[in-house]
Amino acid sequence: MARLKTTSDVFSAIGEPKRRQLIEQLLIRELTVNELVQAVEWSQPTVSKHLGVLRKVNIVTERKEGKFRYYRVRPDELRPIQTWLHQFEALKEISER
Amino acid sequence: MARLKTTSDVFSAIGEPKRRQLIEQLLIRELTVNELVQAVEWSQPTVSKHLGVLRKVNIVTERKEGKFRYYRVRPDELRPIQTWLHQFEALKEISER
DNA sequence: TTTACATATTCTCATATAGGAATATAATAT
DNA sequence: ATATTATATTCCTATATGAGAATATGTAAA
Repeated sequence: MARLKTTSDVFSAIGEPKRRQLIEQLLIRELTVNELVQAVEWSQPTVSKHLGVLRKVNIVTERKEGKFRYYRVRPDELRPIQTWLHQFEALKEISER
Repeated sequence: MARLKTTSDVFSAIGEPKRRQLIEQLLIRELTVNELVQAVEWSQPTVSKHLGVLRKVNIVTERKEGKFRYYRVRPDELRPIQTWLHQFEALKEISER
């Protein structure tokens, strides 16, 4: 067998640093693809492809306006990660066993 | 270019579901490799290799005792993820723009 | 010492990217 | 209608796995 798809879930989607960077760019407000390209300085296809992955796992959504596409973060979609991490909170107390 | 190493940081390390599963198994108490193998029902090398990745990013530590190696989770090492996610908390309020 | 057990490592292979280049698609402007 | 702009998609390639099989290493037991 081989690797699993990075598009399969939110965890693997944010495993890629570039995708985290895109998400960070979208923290303040929605941005078009070109605005993202200018911000991060990667090629347009690279940005579009990473956005595609984020779209598939619903971390970002797209809003079409004329020839532009505005991307926006959906912070709630990151909740599964929060939830998963929460399991470890109780553990930290006894972490020094 | 190609992919980046899953061993490079905590984010990508937990992007792999099997590694999350191993971490979950170690939530309650430290376990030996064989105990983990029995719990998850994968091959021993598969378990050892995933543990190796988790070890490299310090999510787990190893304690040798005779011929056994006890693995334990270090929940604090997951903090970078918590910190990163925390950026989004403030956003959720205005999420319904 | 020989055997058995616990674990890690090496080798090989199939597969999933990530990125670049080129192209397709869609909408707008001229 | 044509050119231009914005974005997505396709094709290609190099690379990094993840898993299995076999083997190495280390330790304890007989």
